[in-house]
Amino acid sequence: MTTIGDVAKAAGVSVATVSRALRGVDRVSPHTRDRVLAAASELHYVASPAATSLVSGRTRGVGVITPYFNRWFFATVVSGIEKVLREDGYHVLLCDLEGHTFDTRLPITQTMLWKRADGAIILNVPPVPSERSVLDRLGLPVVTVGNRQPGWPSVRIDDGAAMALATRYVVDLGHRDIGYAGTVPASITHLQTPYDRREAFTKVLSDHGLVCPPEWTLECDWTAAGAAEHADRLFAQRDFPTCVVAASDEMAFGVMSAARRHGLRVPEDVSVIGIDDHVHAEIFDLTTVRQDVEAQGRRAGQIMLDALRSRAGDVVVDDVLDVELVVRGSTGPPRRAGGGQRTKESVVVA
Amino acid sequence: MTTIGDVAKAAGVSVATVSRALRGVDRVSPHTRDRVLAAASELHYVASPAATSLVSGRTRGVGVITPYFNRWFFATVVSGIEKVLREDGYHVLLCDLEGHTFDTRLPITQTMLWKRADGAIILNVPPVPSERSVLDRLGLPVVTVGNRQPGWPSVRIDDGAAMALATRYVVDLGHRDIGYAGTVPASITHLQTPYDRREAFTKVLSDHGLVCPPEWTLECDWTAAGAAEHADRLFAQRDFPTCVVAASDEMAFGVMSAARRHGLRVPEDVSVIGIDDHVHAEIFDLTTVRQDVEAQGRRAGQIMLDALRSRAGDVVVDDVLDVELVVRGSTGPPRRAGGGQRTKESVVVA
DNA sequence: CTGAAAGCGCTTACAG
DNA sequence: CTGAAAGCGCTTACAG
Repeated sequence: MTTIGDVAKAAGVSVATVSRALRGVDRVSPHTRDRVLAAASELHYVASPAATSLVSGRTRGVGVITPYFNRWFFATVVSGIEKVLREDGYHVLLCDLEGHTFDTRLPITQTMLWKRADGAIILNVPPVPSERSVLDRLGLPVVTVGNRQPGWPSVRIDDGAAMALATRYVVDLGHRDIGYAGTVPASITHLQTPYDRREAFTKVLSDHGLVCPPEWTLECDWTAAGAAEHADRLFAQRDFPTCVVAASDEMAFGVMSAARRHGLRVPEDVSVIGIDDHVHAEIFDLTTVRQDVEAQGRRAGQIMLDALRSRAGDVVVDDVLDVELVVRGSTGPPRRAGGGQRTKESVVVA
Repeated sequence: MTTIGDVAKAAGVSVATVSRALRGVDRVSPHTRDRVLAAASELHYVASPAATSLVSGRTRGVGVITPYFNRWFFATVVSGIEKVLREDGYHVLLCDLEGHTFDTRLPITQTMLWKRADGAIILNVPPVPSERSVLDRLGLPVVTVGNRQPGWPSVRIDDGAAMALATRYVVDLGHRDIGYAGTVPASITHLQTPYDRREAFTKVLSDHGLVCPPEWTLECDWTAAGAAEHADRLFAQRDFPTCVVAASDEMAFGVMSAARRHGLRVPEDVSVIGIDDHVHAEIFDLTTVRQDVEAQGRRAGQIMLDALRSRAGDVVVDDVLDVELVVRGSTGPPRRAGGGQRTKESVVVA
């Protein structure tokens, strides 16, 4: 509980001088400074952030708002943000919006951020109008990751392009009967990515005169387990695709798992492709479209830092990171190139 | 930027009355209260946490100190903590100690927590003496997760018992040639779990007159990729075990992956068992010892909340959660029960 | 280079 | 039930 007054007393100077000496601003005589530093260190003095913040109006905290936090993508982004902020003495204030089900989330409130953070980084959740006005009223710099919002800088990949890359790859491999994992319930309004990826998938297919029927389209909660459950039903059907495109690697894991459970070999019987290059993608030999997730966090942190030092001016950057197709063992040409339904029996026997 | 003064003016009362009305303490006439509430809401007033904290001495924040954060176990614990704290209006201050390599971590400093948090929850890292004295000086309630420290309540599993359960299971299955994944470089002093699990493994083996030779012992960074890399070398040896016990599921994934890459079938050619019941364990059909990680976070959060309301008194609880063997498809009896080295050739041909 | 004093935005005895 | 005032621990003009 030592305060600046204790240090002043110990060093025999005024609190103003202690403040100056400790922060290294203004001129302070070397001799005085040394005395102050010694006293502060002796007393284990650390300035009260509340007092500093009250007088300076700055908190040295950045709110990180995330729809889920306990998922690889988000934890990785936060990790990147944290490392960059930390170097400049900023800390992250975690705001997890995860609700009780996949379809719901908590609202972004003024209380979360007000006078608590100097800026906010929003991961993947497009604010609804009322949230937008909360954020605007707060007057903090905002950076978004994973999607773009008018007036705010963003860091992301092009979800449509990433999905198009994956889909085109398997079409070029000769697949015509292609399933899709990763649609979400219509009630989901707090994520944009599922819609963008789905749209790009459908577009590439239709460009090739193809269509993915509803019974090959798996709606789930974007987890491996959720995808596995639905893929299980898919592979139980008499007709199923020669390839499944998953909108994320975790769902791709689920699809691969379900395939194996049905005695199908990957990629001989079914090809599977994902998006992300999840930490485990290489281990499980998954073909995917790689994005550098931690780099997105780092860049978002850097843009925030620049904004806090008002280096950025008024330029609203839209930092779109490259993605890259990573071909591994989970994809191959279809058994019978050119399409045609295969029955489950023929596969198992083959 | 509306302050309590603005609300007072709008409601025609003093700031003291606004404070009372808004916090619902003390008697305030219903009429006055309504006027204050209306004015506050109209003006979007939220009290400045810095000012509140300065005068009250409490921050309504809890520091969560974690060795890595972007790993399933830790992100899951934090998620559990966050959900419980949130319900009582507390937020989490994330303190990630991850250094540049697996062997190093950042120190816990006074600056991290001082006047910034009302308590600290420490995940899996045993503080060194200097950190212990920082923490003691801070005078905050501390709860540990994942290991036990004198004087602090803890939430954890019994690492030794969990590992013994896994090891005994595969020994009972008939395995005699057993490898181990999960030793760490001797330079690692900031984690206890690797040592406790290793010790229990060795103990069970020796109880059965068995020993795991150094060349079957995989030292790694406790990631799937790290384990895969070392397992790759293991399976390239002429003699390798009929079973690998991994100290975590993620390492088990790596081992399974390496086995498959060598044309070995799991469990026919090699059994693999882990500890955790990672989100993906079921998907990948991994036999494991289950621990409820999110529950550990929730309980730690609850103990912290109790301590902050000083409900807890002086009892230092040691909350040891049960673990449970979950048998799945990655384990089976050895090819030749009773041991005896198998050559790689014989396996591949078989 | 250094100190006295005002002020950041609240809460909490203390009066009334 | 309500208000005036002190005080939480700092920083920052303002003097000197």
